[in-house]
Amino acid sequence: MASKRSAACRDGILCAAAELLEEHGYLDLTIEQVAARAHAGKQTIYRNWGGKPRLALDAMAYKASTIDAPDTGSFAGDLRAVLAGLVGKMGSPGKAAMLGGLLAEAQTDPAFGQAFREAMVQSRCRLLTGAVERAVGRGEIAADIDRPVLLDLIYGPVWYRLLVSGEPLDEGFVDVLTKQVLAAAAP
Amino acid sequence: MASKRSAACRDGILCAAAELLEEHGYLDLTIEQVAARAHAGKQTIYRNWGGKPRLALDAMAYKASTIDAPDTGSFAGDLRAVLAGLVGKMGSPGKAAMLGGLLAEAQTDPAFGQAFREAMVQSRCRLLTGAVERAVGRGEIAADIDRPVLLDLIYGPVWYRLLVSGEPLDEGFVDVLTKQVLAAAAP
Amino acid sequence: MASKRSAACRDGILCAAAELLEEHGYLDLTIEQVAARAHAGKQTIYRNWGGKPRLALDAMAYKASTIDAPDTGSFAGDLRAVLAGLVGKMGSPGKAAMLGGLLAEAQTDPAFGQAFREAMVQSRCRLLTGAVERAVGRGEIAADIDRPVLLDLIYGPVWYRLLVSGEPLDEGFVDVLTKQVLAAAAP
Amino acid sequence: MASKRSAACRDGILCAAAELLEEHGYLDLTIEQVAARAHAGKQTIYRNWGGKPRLALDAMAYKASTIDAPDTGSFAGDLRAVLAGLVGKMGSPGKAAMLGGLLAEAQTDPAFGQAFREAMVQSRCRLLTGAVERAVGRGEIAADIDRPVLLDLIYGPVWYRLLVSGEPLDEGFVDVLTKQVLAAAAP
DNA sequence: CGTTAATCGAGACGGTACGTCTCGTCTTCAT
DNA sequence: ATGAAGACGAGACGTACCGTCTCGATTAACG
Repeated sequence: MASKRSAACRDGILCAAAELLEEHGYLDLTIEQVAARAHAGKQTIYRNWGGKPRLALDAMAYKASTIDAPDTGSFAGDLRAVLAGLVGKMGSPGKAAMLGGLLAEAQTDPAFGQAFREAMVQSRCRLLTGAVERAVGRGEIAADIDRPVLLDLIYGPVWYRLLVSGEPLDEGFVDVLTKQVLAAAAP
Repeated sequence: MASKRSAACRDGILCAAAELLEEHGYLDLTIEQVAARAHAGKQTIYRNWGGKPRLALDAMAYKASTIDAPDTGSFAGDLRAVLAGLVGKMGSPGKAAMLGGLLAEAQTDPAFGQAFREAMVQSRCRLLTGAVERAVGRGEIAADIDRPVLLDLIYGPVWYRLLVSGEPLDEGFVDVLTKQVLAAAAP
Repeated sequence: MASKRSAACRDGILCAAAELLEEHGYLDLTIEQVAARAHAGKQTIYRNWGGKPRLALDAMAYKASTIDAPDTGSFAGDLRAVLAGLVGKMGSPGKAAMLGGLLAEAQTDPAFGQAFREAMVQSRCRLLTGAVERAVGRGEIAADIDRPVLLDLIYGPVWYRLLVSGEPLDEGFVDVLTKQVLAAAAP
Repeated sequence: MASKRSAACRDGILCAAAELLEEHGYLDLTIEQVAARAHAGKQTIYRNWGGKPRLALDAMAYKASTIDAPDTGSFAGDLRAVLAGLVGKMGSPGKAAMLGGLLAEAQTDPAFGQAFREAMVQSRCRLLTGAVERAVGRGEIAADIDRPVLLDLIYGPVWYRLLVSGEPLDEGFVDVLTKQVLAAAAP
């Protein structure tokens, strides 16, 4: 069981880390800054998180609220809701610098890569699997659709705009993307 | 004008940088390592490239061959050719670590971000604009299709698999993606 | 009142401290090592001794047997007996590292300096004051001899060899030193 | 050959180290403090000195003027001159803390011990060997005197007072010590 | 054809952050 | 209610690189 002291210290560190991530991005985040802002010892961070990658991942999760995937009755509605939530969460300033750094780290450190994917990919896949199956049941989309590629088609463009092309993640983008994904998946 | 000596030195440095990028990824690449392997002074690197990001970008370009976008007579053929070329280039081991690091740097440093996008995004957009317009002319895809989102739909899933989800970039993926993009763009 | 438990714990700590002093010297002695070897908590040590210097001093006293100063009937005999005892105690390997560290600490921390001098200097002065006065009574040494400097002349060379010059503290040294001190003090 | 820059940097670091040695003693001297006060990088210190012990030794030598051993025509005069010089040099406040720390280090680290002894012992032995031989020639002291123990008899009490007993190193002490050493060495 | 001005390699420099170690205090838990 | 166990804030350790700055040695272009 975590003691009262541990919990408070943990919160202070995650809070400081989250702030600094927003301010400077992942690459320019330093353990020393986090420790100083949280009035914590560096060793406490290394003891509990083991390094920058896991701390940053935890700090992101700490500040992140979950995206909800309501059952709107149509695949278009479900999809739009998830995309809108995703874009709203990722579009805020500073998020790109954060995610890009974590992404880079994930390529280098396999253990961290796995944790990153669990947090960023698998959990979000689960958001849509229900909606996809319901849509198949309603005959809105082809029953033999390739599920993994469908998810790539949905999430890929969002990450691509955010990190690679730098184009805006606005409502119009969500609209057009929803429409084109529907067309791609139509039976 | 660049002398013979400058050119030889430039090549040695780019070659060393490209090797180290493949070996250790972008984040773990250091100027000192590059200088040591190329038997060059650090100053020579800073004089000619100004820092790690621009050196890495140049080193990538140095080793990279271009993707060709043949006119196969059908949008499906054109698209498959470009995707196959892209997947072939990006799928090689070590590329992910390289691109992830550059991506991270691009979020932090705006000047580098612009150079990175010119090299990685705009040049590749141009590869497909011709094919898209030809397809529109042939009536294969809707004339009022949103071009930017269509490109996101094509390139996004590739980058997403490479850097985010880590799923394999194989031929089957190219097939299914081609089919779904065609469906999405159909008139 | 000290309980049975306290006493056992105290002994274990002093024993561990004494062992580690012999093994690594004073400078490389750490409270954490002592606590670990004695299966004791660090706090127990800080509560009872307050820090490394006082613990080390106590640990030395714990393991040290006293030097006896027999009345041999002649100043030469008394002096030789004390010097032989001193050399025997100090000459054992590891003692130099211990004493050097304590000496250094004594220069920095005045309170500890006082305790150190009480343990290392004043008690040993008392060993010889009786012998000196007896020798004066017998007319072996000058009555107006400067007592403090005489003691410096006896103890100084021993410490000097042990800590400064590193020359051996052997029986020959005791012989010659005894002879020269006698000559210096002769009436 | 040392460049201009190296020399200036070397001087600044030695000067800062010497100041801090006087202020805080050897044990409380830190490389970081020295680097900060000298506006130097820590690596410069580790590159040139390799650690605290050698830096401190060099800093002492940097500030120390040499003791001269004039030929006064009598052993008493020669001896008094050397002792007065030694006491004048070692008696200044802060020196005890410095020497005590170096002494402790010398016990632990054999390589440093050798360097320390060369600087503190052998050079000072040479100061007196000439005077001793001249005194033997003049018949002032016994020809068969044990030279090493004679030097212990001279230097030992000085170090002992300084570091162990803490008694004052004043002129009276020099007088009495000179007299007693003469008596000890008389033929 | 020799002199002069660049440019190179090499690497020391002032810094920053790293990840580790130990300090002395403070908290928890079991006996 | 005492003591072991060990987490905590603090801060120095020695290392790795950063980007800048001298150095001579080697070219290369010009007088």
